[in-house]
Amino acid sequence: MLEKKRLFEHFASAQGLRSTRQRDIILDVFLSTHQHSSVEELYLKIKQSNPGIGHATVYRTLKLFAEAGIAREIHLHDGQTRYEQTTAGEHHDHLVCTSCNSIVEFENATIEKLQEEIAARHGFLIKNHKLELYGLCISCRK
Amino acid sequence: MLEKKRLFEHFASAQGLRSTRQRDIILDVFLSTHQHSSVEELYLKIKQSNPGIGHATVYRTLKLFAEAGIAREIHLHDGQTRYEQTTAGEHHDHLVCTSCNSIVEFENATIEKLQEEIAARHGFLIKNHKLELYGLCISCRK
DNA sequence: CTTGCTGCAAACAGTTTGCAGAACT
DNA sequence: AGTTCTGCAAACTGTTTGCAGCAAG
Repeated sequence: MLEKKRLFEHFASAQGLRSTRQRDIILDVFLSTHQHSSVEELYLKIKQSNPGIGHATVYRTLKLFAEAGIAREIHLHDGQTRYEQTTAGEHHDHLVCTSCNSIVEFENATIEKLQEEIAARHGFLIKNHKLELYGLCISCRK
Repeated sequence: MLEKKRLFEHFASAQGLRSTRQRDIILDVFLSTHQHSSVEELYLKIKQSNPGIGHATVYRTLKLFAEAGIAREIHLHDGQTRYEQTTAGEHHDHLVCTSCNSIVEFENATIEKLQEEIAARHGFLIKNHKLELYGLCISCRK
């Protein structure tokens, strides 16, 4: 958490970016928020402490966070961009409930390894991946 | 291919849908087109044989195909909806080249099984899944 | 004081919708 | 004839961009 702030500060100064009130606030809210927030959710939360803020600033700043490596964009099937905190460099994937929209994360090393094998078989170099399982979570199955 | 047409006809009559020139054309083009076409690509192709066609009709009709079970929507990271033909009921996943946008399909039964295991562990019922590996294809790696 | 950042509004891209007229059945 | 479908244009959603003024260095 604190280390994320330092990471961003480092990135910012390396890029000659300025430190502004808005960026601080957006960073605080982003770090304190549950995972997978949509831009709109973050925007509304940020607005509470900083009423005059514009959508554009939030969009621009989240994009910066992604460049700085402290946030990762995720795209689910609902046409909204979400951001999650990067957790120390490894992938995790998502179980997405299509009924209540809850999201559970998981990791599976075997799947990762299989992906690499498949890629290798095709001469493909993986930069990134996305695995999402859509369905009903335990409480929505009834 | 022919059986897809029958499938759609069956669906259409069951739903009380009408058979129209546009739907026939869109179906023909869709079935004859390489996989993973974006709506715009399909629209442009359809326009050749049917100049006056509107975007809306293409969008509406592709959605119908998806409901009828002969097409499947896919969403890559570029903000466009694509459609692919459903191939006899099973999943396949995608290797997406971020440089030339080529798409290679693959299937892996072991990954599928692992997904089920993970879901079971969370009491989750999978309806659908999405696995995409982004990176550089063999020719773009140089 | 210089340059980057913000907020606003307008622009955009992809998709959806309302509606009058056309076309199936 | 009755109703669904089409094409058009306008509406919509999520996101980006241009720009004048503000603020950090």
